[in-house]
Amino acid sequence: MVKITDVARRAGVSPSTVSYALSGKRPISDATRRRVQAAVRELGYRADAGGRARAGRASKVLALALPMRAGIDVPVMTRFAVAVVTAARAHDHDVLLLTQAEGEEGIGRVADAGLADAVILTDVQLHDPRLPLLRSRSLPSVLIGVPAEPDGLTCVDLDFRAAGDLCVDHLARLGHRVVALVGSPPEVYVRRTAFARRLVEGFTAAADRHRLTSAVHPCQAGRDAARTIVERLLRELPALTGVVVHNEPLLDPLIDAFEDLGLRVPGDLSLTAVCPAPVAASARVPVTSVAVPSAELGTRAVRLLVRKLSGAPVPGTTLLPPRLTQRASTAPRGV
Amino acid sequence: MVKITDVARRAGVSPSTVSYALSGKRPISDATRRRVQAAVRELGYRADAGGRARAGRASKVLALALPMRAGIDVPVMTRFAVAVVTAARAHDHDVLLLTQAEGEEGIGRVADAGLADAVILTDVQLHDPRLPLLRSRSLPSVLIGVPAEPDGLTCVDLDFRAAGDLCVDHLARLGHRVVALVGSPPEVYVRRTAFARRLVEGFTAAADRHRLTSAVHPCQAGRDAARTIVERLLRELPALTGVVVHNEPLLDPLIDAFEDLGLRVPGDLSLTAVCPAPVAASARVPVTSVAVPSAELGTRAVRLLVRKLSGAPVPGTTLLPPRLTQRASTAPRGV
DNA sequence: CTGAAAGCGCTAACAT
DNA sequence: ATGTTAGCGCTTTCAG
Repeated sequence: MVKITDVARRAGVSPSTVSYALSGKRPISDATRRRVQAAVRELGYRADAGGRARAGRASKVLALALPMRAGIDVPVMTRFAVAVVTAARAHDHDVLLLTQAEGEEGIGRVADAGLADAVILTDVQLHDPRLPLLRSRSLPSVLIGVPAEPDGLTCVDLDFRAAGDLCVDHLARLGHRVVALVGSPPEVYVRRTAFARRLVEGFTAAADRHRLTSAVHPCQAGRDAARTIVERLLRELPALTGVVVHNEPLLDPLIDAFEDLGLRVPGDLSLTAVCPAPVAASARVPVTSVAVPSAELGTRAVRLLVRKLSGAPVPGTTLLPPRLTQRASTAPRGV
Repeated sequence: MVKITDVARRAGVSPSTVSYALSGKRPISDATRRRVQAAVRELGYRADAGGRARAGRASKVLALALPMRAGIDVPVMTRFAVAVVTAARAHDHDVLLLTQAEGEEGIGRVADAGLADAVILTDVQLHDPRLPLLRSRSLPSVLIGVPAEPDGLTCVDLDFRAAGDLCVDHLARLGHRVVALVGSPPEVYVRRTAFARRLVEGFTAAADRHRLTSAVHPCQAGRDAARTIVERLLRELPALTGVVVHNEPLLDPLIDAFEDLGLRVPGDLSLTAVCPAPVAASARVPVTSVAVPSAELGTRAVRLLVRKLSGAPVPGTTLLPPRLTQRASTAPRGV
């Protein structure tokens, strides 16, 4: 392992000069800087992270808390992860992965052991048990998701309320009068997951505004669950012609179930979804959807966190406006 | 931040005693140990990772190199990640995530900066460019996947060769005489990804052994690609009745395409897959499959790595035997 | 503009 | 069985 003293010797300067030449924290003559840089290159020097962290500097590591528990959307989480790692690298940081198995514990550990400089939380609940920890340890953080009381926190998310609204609006404009939301698995709502609830609010508010008949049904994943919910929907709302789906793995099974029961999409039934764009586009019938911009959320979270670590002011809550992309699954009613 | 000297003062002992009481690296009287443990609990002490790493000890961090590039099976990778983090925590380690965007660079950085004690590589190529780096830096590692020359390396993987064989064997026993392998996207083979190639070998060898007519076709993801490959298959092999799929997102689209062209599964065509069990089970027609035990591979990789770090001997290559689970997609020919 | 030297928090040899 | 002390590699005063 090549250390700073090796570089110093090679460049014919003192270790501190090397440190300063690399950090730029004090003026260094051009000639010296060049010699140091050459030595660094030749020896392949890379500052030891432990040493740096020890001397009170940042560890250049960000922690990412990914829940990965029942009912959460794995592709969305994976996109977060990839986007976060990529963005973090672009800002010269690495990423430590925490999963829910030890979620709250993990944050305490990261903070106490100085494993990371800051943390990104995903799958934020309305009253998230991790938030008190965060405040008490004064560990810089960014949340992907917005809790009930976001004061003093930095949050990024898709505006799920507006997304629910947008879907209903689209259906209403097409003439649909009876609509249903097929939501995430019940656990998700029981946990009071913020984004899922907000989507329901937006859906309901828009349905009321347009004076539509509406219903909301959480739903497990799986073909059987899809079939069951479809049968129930048609029994309870025989005039149903518009459906919003917020449950990515259920998209194909739902379409299949409707068609098995004689309802064509979009001929008899229009369907919109809130999910990652590729999922909507590659469904059996390409689905009109509001995209969940997982990658952008991850990238933004990192950007905010890095800015925060640098001491710059950052906005409290950033809600990304939803955008609806029309595909083959929606059509005017009764055509 | 509470440090070891705080604990020492509180317990009325020296810092080194605290260190030893915690590590157990030398005998400590029961009374002292108890006082130290009490002080640790009361103060909520947690050893600073940087300090420990600095003093030449392990950082207790494992790096996980997840490629996440084109043609990679995302659910499989996600399972690896979750299993690795969970297992690592069970062994008191954390996990640093590396993605392909900076794959080889990442390993160098981790090694040089001492960011992690060891690394787990996934998506191993036959001649993987990361391997020389690994050997030269003497960074302890475990590979999930087996390269062309695994001597001196520790590898774990599903026995993909046997898996291909097993699928063909199953089809042959059911009386099928013409079989095809619908594989992963072409990039995967071009990259010489080890497991994909091994599956092809096993498939081909078994087909030859059973004197079956066989064909191998890589295939992109997506419904259009599925349709195209199915049409081509039926044109080139009109007597086709058995298909092995090694391309998880293609399962449903393939079944749809075959049925659109008048071939019922399993009535006219038997289909087996090599993919995670849940994917096979939740396809439109539950698919007879050889499970890719992603979670178990991840767990085993961590176990091996931890053992290796402790200095214990570890096996070179561990190949997990494939297990075929019969579901609804295979039936005897011509019934 | 540069060097020497003092730590950062922890562990492990070296005392006792 | 416990305390003392010397670093680990780096950054950052403090002195030139």
